[in-house]
Amino acid sequence: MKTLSPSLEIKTKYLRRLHLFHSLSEPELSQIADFSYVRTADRGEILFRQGESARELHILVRGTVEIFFLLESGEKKVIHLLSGPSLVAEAALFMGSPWPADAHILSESLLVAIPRDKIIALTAANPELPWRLMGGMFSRLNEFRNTIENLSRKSAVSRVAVYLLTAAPDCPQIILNAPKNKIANYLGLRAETFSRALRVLVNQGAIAMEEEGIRIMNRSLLESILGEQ
Amino acid sequence: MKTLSPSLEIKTKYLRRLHLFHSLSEPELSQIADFSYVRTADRGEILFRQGESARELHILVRGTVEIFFLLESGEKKVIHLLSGPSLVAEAALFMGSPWPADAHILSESLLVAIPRDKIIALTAANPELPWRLMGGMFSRLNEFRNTIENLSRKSAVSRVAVYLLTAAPDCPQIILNAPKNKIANYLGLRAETFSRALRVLVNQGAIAMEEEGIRIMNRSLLESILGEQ
DNA sequence: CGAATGGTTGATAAGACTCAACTGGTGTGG
DNA sequence: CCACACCAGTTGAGTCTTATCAACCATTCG
Repeated sequence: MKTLSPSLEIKTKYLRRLHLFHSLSEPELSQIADFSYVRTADRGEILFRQGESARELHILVRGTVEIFFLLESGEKKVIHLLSGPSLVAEAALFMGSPWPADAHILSESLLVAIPRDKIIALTAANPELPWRLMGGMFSRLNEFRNTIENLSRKSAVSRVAVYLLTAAPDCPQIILNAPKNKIANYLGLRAETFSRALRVLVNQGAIAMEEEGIRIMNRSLLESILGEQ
Repeated sequence: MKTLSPSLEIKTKYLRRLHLFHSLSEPELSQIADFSYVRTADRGEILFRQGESARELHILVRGTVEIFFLLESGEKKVIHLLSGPSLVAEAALFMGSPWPADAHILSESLLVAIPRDKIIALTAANPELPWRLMGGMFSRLNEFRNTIENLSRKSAVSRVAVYLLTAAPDCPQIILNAPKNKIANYLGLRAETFSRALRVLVNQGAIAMEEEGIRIMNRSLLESILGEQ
């Protein structure tokens, strides 16, 4: 982790990218920016650990972060794969509970950190802010809902189909935001099974593998696979 | 669904059971109670359907409700088994989004419904209220987190062990709050597999089946099973 | 009584996991 | 510069858990 010291304008620009701060006035935003610090982190670095007390809100401006916890068996279970711009585990932070999981950097990232009390202070003057926070939590809730739906879906192929469709809601080109083994874990699959599932989809003509990523060749075919199982 | 007309005191008493309303003053609470109505519902009745717009907050005072959605395959997936007193799908209600899943009554229940706008109006005067709501959402988030952890756990036996341990954090006696096939579904298992997993635990001496429910005979043994897989 | 529901048990089959081998790319240190 | 280890990804073969299908029992309810 390397701390940078960008200008206030730069910091404000970073913050403005987040939906959460849209309701803040310009002075409020730069006030927050003033309290915040900017860091870069490389692959493999640890953002936080489960159980540590959450003192600052981490904002992922650019890069990728994985959120995971350790199962009793000792295995890792990835529950989020975040790409910037995104808040990181904001629910736990705002509720004042310790981090519920571990966060590791997956690829070179730019992060902004804001002390918890500074943010909390803001909510007093901004009644909409808690509602925005709830909105964020609600999307997490929906993500989890989808994850559960996905884990309940028996077939590996259809899990992958769901993932691909949601990863690229409109454009046919998918650049995976994490290594395949992480995505496999997120989907509750082994890397081998994930690889084989992709192959099945290629053979069926639903997708094509390209150097840069994956291309959806036949969206409706992919959608029909969901219904199968 | 049969609508009752209890006294204002009775209604207020029901509401007071919920954590959410703890910060409200007596007049506020009875004001809310005045707007609310009380109903009873029998097994099999529908509380709401996925996609319907959420106009009132349902409070389950007594009884059992299942929350589920339909997978693409047409199968049901149970995501919550609620016992009163409990809020039902409050996150969706407060966010103003349509019901994200279906809710059916599992056993004879007593319900209170409060129009959405009346609750929202309250939050203006009670700045803590949104935070309490967030608290509720946060617990759901944690429930989902646990569900995902559970679904990721491979062994059926350990899934059941987790369920039993969390269902009875202290006392050894467990009265299942839903039919076994619903619990099996909630755990991502077939009813047959659930039954067999219980049998394994009985044979190992971890639990015992009784007429009224299940008794934990050897808690530490049960806990050790979690670690196995 | 007959039907429906919830639960248990047995036999079989399918799907994913496991283990192992192999590839290509990347980074490191002698 | 090369040998080496390491990591991500792929493929193959065998195993194992769970789903599936079927039969059966108990209870409840009309």
